[in-house]
Amino acid sequence: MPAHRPGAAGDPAPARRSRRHDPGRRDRLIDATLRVIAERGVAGTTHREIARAADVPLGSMTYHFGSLDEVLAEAFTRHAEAAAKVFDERLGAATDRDSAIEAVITLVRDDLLGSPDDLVLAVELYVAAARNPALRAVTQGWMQRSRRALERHFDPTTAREVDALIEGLVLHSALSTDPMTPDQIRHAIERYLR
Amino acid sequence: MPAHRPGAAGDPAPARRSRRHDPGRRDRLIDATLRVIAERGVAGTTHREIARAADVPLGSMTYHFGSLDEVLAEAFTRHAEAAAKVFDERLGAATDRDSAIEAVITLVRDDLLGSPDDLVLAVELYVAAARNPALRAVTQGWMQRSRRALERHFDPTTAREVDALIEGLVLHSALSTDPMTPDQIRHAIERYLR
Amino acid sequence: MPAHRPGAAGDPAPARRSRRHDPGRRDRLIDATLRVIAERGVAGTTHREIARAADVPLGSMTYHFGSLDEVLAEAFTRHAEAAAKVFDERLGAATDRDSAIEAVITLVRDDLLGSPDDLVLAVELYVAAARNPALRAVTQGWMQRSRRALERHFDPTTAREVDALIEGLVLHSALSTDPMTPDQIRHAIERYLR
Amino acid sequence: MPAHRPGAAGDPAPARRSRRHDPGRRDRLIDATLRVIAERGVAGTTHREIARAADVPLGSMTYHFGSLDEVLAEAFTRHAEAAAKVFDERLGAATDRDSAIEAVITLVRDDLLGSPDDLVLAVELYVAAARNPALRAVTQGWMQRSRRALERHFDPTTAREVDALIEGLVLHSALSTDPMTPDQIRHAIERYLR
DNA sequence: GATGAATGAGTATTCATTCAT
DNA sequence: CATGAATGAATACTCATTCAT
Repeated sequence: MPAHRPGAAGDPAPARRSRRHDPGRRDRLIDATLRVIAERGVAGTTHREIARAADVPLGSMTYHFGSLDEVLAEAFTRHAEAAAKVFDERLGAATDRDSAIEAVITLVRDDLLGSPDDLVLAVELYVAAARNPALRAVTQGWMQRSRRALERHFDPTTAREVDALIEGLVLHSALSTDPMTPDQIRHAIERYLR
Repeated sequence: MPAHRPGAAGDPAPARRSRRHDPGRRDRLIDATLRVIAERGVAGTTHREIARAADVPLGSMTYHFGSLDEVLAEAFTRHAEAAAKVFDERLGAATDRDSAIEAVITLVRDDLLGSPDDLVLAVELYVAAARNPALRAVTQGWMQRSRRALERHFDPTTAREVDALIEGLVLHSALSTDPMTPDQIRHAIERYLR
Repeated sequence: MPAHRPGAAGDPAPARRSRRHDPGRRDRLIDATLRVIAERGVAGTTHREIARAADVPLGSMTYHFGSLDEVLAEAFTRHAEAAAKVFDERLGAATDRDSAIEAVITLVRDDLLGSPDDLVLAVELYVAAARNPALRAVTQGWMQRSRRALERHFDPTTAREVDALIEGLVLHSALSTDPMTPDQIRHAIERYLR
Repeated sequence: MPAHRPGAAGDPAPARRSRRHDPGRRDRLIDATLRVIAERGVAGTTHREIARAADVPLGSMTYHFGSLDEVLAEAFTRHAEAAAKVFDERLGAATDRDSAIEAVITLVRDDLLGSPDDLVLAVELYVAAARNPALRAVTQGWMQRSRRALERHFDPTTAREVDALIEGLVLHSALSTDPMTPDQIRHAIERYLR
């Protein structure tokens, strides 16, 4: 295409350099992927949709990623990492059992139920993982990491059980038209941990 | 076409006759749908796949169902009904709090975790419901019904909480490579209910 | 189906006789066909659509007609006949050249442009005829009959020319967002015939 | 790709190379669409048929056009433009009323009735426009443009009326087994314009 | 006689991926 | 290095027609 004409000669630093070098693009594509999954589900996450969300040409997708599965795996990994980090930080900041319990409550009420997108992402990851071994590794890493974080304050059995409880509370609240109130969440967790 | 009436005499039941008349086909299609969902997920559940599973021509699908969503809704409704029935029966047979607790344990360990397909179906329904209002009604009916069953033996708050716990235990076990042992399941539930 | 049980014995004149004998049905189907063509075009006229419009079971269509083309041909024939009859009557009632001119004006303004459905039917018939010889016979019969009617008052050349003019006026008015006013119609016809 | 300019040297122009690169394909698809409409009508104009006519894979259609309606609209627009151009040119070349009348006669006899395909295209467009607003815009533009061209030589009322007459003459001739002779066409138009 | 069920061919459209430029 | 174009397989859905009851 003529519009490309790379400078006949002595063409000094063209002002509008298009996007020949765009180092953050791969990154932006992964973020866009998470947005698309949240909005349309894994089943509705296509090369086209991601490219549109990130405002890059379609061809860019397969240039940066070998396959759609690869994109999904990277996106979910990034998401899980971010979620686990919050988990770690909340519990890391707790100094005793009581403040750890408060941390768990905050975690469920604010971090998990507070951002509907994260919630959707979690459930989407669960199903996708059921059929995609690469994603299963992601969920397992995530589970393990949250369990480790809980074990800083609770014995392993309690940690595991409360982890499951958290999962159930989140899922129920996510799908119910009549989700639990913050007080009900607190009650459920305290009953288990106090 | 000679002899459409098989069985005149020593005629060993032809395996696959022309199926022009096939009562119960609609029913079989719904069952086939559940099998396909369990095997390939909602995303992999297509008209073609269901028709193949039921050994029926493709055109038959859209004759019996107005849309794929309709098929999914009917299939999940049937599944939820069956699951809720087991729930009701287990808890209906319990006579006191102690036997109710045993019923819950059996429910989780045997009925839910015992049949991996049912487990997958549950999770698939969760995600599908996140984007399909018709399915949301199914999940909600199911949730409500199990809560009612639990309320025959426990107060409403406990019923709701334990229902969430069950959900979490099932989900965690479903997705973990290192699922909880039966004893761990019993421990988690007893801790909550005793 | 058990509901059919045709009377065990001496079952005297069942009150709700369903529709076993329905002599007008074929007729109603043809009328329904014309309604469907007007509403959805020949391309959108299917067995199903006609059956729905006439509120009869789908199977009834192929019971009464050998093919969809047959239905279309009968429907268009009936329509053309009715239209030609109006044409004949209007011009038959005219006693001299002047009243014949008035008849033509009324024909275009009231009969043709007055009922949008008839107009659509005419154009639909034109295109359908372009590819269906059976329908071509219908259009030709119609054309001839209107020409004969015009020839009762005008010489053959004029009859033919004014027939074409009528066609053009109708078509233009039908497709324009800015259709001719009644006065413009009158003007165009009088210019030609006076 | 070697030698797109045939005739470099005894290179017998390979009949059908891989068409991975094929500029102008979109254009050829539009032309093919017009051919298909002329041959099989709008109702018979499918993605497949167009792709076959243009010798292009099916997937190519929906790559280049968002929907079949879009293809139809583009095709009819192109056709209307070409037809209007001829109209403009014929009338533009006329210097007085007499030569303008001759131009109209030539237009109908040669340009419109002379190419049966164009005639079919016109009628097809009419019906399609009845149900497709995008196409209605095309017909209206076309109508307006021809009226403007006529108004260069005739007063607005006459222009409008003769435009309708032309339409009717064309339509009648198109559908009749006994179409008007060139002399009859001339007679009809002269009667109106002289 | 009348009809619900059945079916195969066809429809528009989507999409992961490949490839020439 | 980056991308627009290309493509074949798949998807949901429609429908004329056939047929067993």
